[in-house]
Amino acid sequence: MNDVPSGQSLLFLTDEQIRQGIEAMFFAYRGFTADPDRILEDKAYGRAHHRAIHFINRSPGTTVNNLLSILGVTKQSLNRVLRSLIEDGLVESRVGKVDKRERNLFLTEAGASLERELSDAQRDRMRAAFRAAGPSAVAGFRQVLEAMMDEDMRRHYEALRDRTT
Amino acid sequence: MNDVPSGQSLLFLTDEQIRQGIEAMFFAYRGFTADPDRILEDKAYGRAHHRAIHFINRSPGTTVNNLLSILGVTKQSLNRVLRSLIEDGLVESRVGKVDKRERNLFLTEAGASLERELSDAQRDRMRAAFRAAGPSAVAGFRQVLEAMMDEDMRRHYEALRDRTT
DNA sequence: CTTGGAATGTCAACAAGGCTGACGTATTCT
DNA sequence: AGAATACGTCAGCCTTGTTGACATTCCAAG
Repeated sequence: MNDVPSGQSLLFLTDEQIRQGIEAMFFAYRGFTADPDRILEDKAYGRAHHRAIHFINRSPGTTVNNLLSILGVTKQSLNRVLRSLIEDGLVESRVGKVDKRERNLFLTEAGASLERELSDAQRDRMRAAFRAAGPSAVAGFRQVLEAMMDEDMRRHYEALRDRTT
Repeated sequence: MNDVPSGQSLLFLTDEQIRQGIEAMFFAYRGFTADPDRILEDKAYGRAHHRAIHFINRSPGTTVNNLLSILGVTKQSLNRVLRSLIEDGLVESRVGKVDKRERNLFLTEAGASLERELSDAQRDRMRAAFRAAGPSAVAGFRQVLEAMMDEDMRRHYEALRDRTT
């Protein structure tokens, strides 16, 4: 493939560099989830609930099927989570208008309130990291992450990103 | 520190930008673990085994306690994983030389072989992402991730990084 | 030399959150 | 009319995390 490691060049593709990237990813992800996890500890919810709440908030009215493909879990798994959120009055499930087989999911006021609490905590950390690293580092951060995604995930990511909500 | 949102400025600290960072992290982490997960599916192991194998390989002779604090799980949880790896002959546990209460952990040949298989897969993806994004993006990627870690995790990360192994 | 505490291992029980398989119901499409 | 789709649900399984209790081994301080 690439043969001549010319100039100052490909030092960043060393196995050692790559491994550091892998470990950075591992350790950082722990920090990434730590704050919401702490909040959810008390309440009877977990990370799976957080994810559902996040994406319902992001795409109000989304269908179960869409959520399934974003989260990449089985419907049984999602259903368990969704059921408890609906029972507890954090999520509302409305029968679809055009297609009555579908269910459109929305956060209630209580759901939106929890969502804010969770994402505030997570955003604070992300914001601090962004601020510490600076704009060009942030751009690089995003570039690498995007390149790391599976095709399907990148599609979902871009669809959410490019929205004119 | 820097206060005045001067010029082209703090656009990268918008809530919208932060949220995109959060989602990028979420989707990318899925890709990050996807390849090793696929490999482990067949064999009777999971992500927890991968993590143990990775860090034992990285620090041959490490103690159980050290591994515990890197992985951030309980000893019971780690022990279950370790036990199966030892039984299957992938990991060797030697009684400590200086302190015989400690156990020093090593990969056997079979363990090292699985480690290589797993990390090759994970590295391939990371390398592709790095290559696609370029050296300065990679630097930014690492900066942001480091800033996102908890203190303890950063210490572990740096200890592994700064080694003259 | 004794003893307290540290490091480790192990048993039991439990929960979250994945999974598969099977089935039912309503709705829509062909 | 019949096939396909969207969703929900029951049952059972696995991995990986948790707590609590307890035994063993060993170092080090008194």
